[in-house]
Amino acid sequence: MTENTDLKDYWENKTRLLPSVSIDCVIFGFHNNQLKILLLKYKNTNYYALPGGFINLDEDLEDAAQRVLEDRTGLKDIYLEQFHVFGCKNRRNDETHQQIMSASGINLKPNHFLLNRFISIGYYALVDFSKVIPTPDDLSDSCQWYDLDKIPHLMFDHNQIFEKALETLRLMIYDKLVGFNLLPTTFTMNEIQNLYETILGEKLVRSNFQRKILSLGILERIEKKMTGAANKAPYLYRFVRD
Amino acid sequence: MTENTDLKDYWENKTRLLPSVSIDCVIFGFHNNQLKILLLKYKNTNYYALPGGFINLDEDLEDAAQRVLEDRTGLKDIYLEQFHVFGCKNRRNDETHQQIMSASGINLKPNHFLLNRFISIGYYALVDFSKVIPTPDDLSDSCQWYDLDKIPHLMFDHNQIFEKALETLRLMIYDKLVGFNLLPTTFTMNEIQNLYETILGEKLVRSNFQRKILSLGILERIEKKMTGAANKAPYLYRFVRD
DNA sequence: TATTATTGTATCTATTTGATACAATAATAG
DNA sequence: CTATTATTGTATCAAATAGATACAATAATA
Repeated sequence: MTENTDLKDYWENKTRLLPSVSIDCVIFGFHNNQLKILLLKYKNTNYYALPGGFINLDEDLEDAAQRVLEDRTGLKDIYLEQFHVFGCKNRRNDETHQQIMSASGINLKPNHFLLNRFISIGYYALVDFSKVIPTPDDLSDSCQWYDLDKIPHLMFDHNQIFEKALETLRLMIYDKLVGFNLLPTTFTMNEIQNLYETILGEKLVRSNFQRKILSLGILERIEKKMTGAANKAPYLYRFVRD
Repeated sequence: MTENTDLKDYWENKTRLLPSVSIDCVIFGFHNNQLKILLLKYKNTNYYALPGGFINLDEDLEDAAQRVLEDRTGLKDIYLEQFHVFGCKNRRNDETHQQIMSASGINLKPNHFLLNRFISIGYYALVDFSKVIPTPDDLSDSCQWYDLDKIPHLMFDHNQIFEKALETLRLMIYDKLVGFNLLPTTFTMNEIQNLYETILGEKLVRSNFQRKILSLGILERIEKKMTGAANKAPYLYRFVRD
């Protein structure tokens, strides 16, 4: 396997990276009435992980997070929020890293920076599923969407990171209206409700939910969405914010 | 000025510390109906700062935060919460560090780890003011309480860190009932209200506030607090949580 | 025209919140 | 002993919000 120049330079020229700190991203998308997250699978291994990366020495933390997200999704200006720092001293182990690197034909010297201790800054991102172009990194053979109820065992503390992100998203869902970042430009009331039910993990009463959302004054009614179904057509709405 | 052995070892033996990461703590206390925070003043300088510190290589992040807090307050098992990571690349500058260290008789070599870039993990802590023993660190000549409306200009981004902590505390005040960590074991209804008003920065309607707090079912009425004043004595309450 | 299923809105009850007032002290002056 | 003052605990009414349920209005087809 040919190791490309950028990767070799990246892994070995550690002076370009901020030591000890990594970023792990929980990227949420919404499709077919299911909340999903993007996961990587490392080449020639059964290791799954959240997308993530490091911070360049000359880069703001937030810019680094945006860059990491753009690399995996192809999108710019993604809605993202920090939600927690994960800093247990034993949250990673060398053996797993060696396996992952070996599976990609890379042998880590015992004092390689990647084997040092890292704390991870957790970000959750909300993207329009239809615009994402999932893009594996150089160590992974896939970058794919997973329904929340079909998430494989993730390496290290990534399952905990994911759960903390979901918990935070649930708390924010009404206060910050972040869920709208997961919808396309226009959507129906049924789609909004399905989104909220998926995030919150509970059934909502249709008429009360609709009254509540409409009372916020954040939706503009556009036109009816005629689908050919033998029943009343729903309105399409657009998110507007003053 | 004599430099004690621990400090010399600490600053020069950087392999014991996790590089690039620091902790900054906003320590809230409540006294005389005023919310206050603990601030350090560096020796022989006019530099004020939030208490903080580093993480030992063999220490969990949370343990490091507790240790830092204990060193400044003398208290264990302090209520603390992460609230944000501050990671702008230019959030600190070498000149200020040189001045602070010089003022303490320490000359930093140009490649000293302290001059490297750091991201800071912000914690807010809520302490019982009456139990705190403010303790300066080795570089500071004072560690004192400051009313929120009398905070001096802090170095680097510490004013922003403080403001973000207060914002987060305000958001959490009803959902997590964290304010009670700031009160002594027993308190009056007037004291609770003053605490909430100080945190929220707004006047509350006495009877409605009392009804709301009592309806939570988290307070146990103890006995009356007779103060000798020519009016009705208030009850003392204790915080109980199931 | 009747049917079916979906969507938008209405209605009633219950709960919570905001505004305001009243009742009950506690110590002291007269 | 009564009146006064100031504070605290609770009551009350109106308004707003939330929960439960139902009704009206479609849209396409048999």
